[in-house]
Amino acid sequence: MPTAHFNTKDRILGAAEELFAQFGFAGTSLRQVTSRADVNIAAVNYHFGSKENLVNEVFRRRMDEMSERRLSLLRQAQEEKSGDLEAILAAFIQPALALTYDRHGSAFVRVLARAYAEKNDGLRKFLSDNYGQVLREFSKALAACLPGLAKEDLYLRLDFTAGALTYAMADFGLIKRPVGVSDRAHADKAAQGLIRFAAAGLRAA
Amino acid sequence: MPTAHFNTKDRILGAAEELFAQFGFAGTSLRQVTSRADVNIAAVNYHFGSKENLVNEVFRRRMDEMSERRLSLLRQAQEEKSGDLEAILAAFIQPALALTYDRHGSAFVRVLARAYAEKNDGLRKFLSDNYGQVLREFSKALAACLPGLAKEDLYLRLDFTAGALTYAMADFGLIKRPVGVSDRAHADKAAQGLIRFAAAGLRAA
DNA sequence: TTATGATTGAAACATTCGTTTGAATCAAAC
DNA sequence: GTTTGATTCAAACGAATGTTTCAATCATAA
Repeated sequence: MPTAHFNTKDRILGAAEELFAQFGFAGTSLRQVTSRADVNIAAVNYHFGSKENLVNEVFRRRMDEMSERRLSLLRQAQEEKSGDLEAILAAFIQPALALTYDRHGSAFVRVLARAYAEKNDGLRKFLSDNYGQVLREFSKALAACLPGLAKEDLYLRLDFTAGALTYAMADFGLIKRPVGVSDRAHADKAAQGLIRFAAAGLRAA
Repeated sequence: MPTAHFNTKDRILGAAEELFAQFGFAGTSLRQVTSRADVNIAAVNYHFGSKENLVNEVFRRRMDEMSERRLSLLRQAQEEKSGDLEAILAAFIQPALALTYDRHGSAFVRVLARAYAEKNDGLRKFLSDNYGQVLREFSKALAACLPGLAKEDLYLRLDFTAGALTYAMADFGLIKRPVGVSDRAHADKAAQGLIRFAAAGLRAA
């Protein structure tokens, strides 16, 4: 009985999150979701209206908090460590990293990675409309740190960074984590490594 | 009439490739495929046995050639420019880049990116079984170029590099390409940029 | 021309899909 | 205790899914 003792809406969101991470959006049926959530199938359309809207709400539940945390850390970094490239990267990466500390969050990170592969969906528009501003804020901050870098090169390298982050956070790599290392320790190490990797890449001549 | 004047098998593969890139594997129905290929629905199971096997064959058609080309360029780089990190990265990236030069190839690159998000499918096993050796060869070559880097750090950074490559090649980024720049010029510039970015990241202290 | 094996065709298979219906159940307000 | 609105339930909706069937058609060799 996963996600028990929550209300119906949250049980559906939790079950959908895990299944979307594993099977994708099209690959997950509402019957799978409601079965795992131990809820009647009609509850999905009662609480969310449609499957597409359920997908959106799965994102909203975590993205709102993550986006606020990112912007908060960014402002903090700009005040305390103005011009510190690593601090800006950490502000972007840490909130995503924190998600991987618990089971549901790590499922969501994989869901997020899947969203990037969904090219033509309303999902892209939903994410861009609601959370594009966060990316723009970080672009601006990073540009200020890298005055010698042409704007189009910066954008290109931000795409590389986003790809590395997405890929690493979602644990897509073929290389298995060493046994005996806890999830959290592995995630911390990965985040540290990513900051160093991306900072060096962004600074490259 | 896309992919005309080819035989039934290739028409199906071409149509499936484009649709998989756009809608994903689960999101594409065999009726969409056969309709675009202008072929009877029964032809899929006649020529490929099942939808899952069709997915595998879509990969095999391009991966075989790309893998051979990668290994060939790698050997060439090791002979002519021993120890040249950028040359090894180029050997890995160029064959993927070349695919993006034509419409079908660029669809396939997006299909490839989608495959990484498919965690639990037989597809992952198929790719790992058939093309994992290529990744191992490149890991070895890169390790020789970076003697100071701990093995687990190398693997982590290879994951970052793979993520950046996948993401950039599939054009997932939110940043739009400047107008007036041809696809090919954009892809070349992206590949050059990626080699510099990844090389700097791999060399980071 | 006839025979043979490979391929294609229209149609149907059982199953599953997202969604809807309308009655049953619940908690809270009166 | 009754009423009211929100929620849950079993059941069904039509449409779409992957797959199969078997006759029609094709190219080729005898």
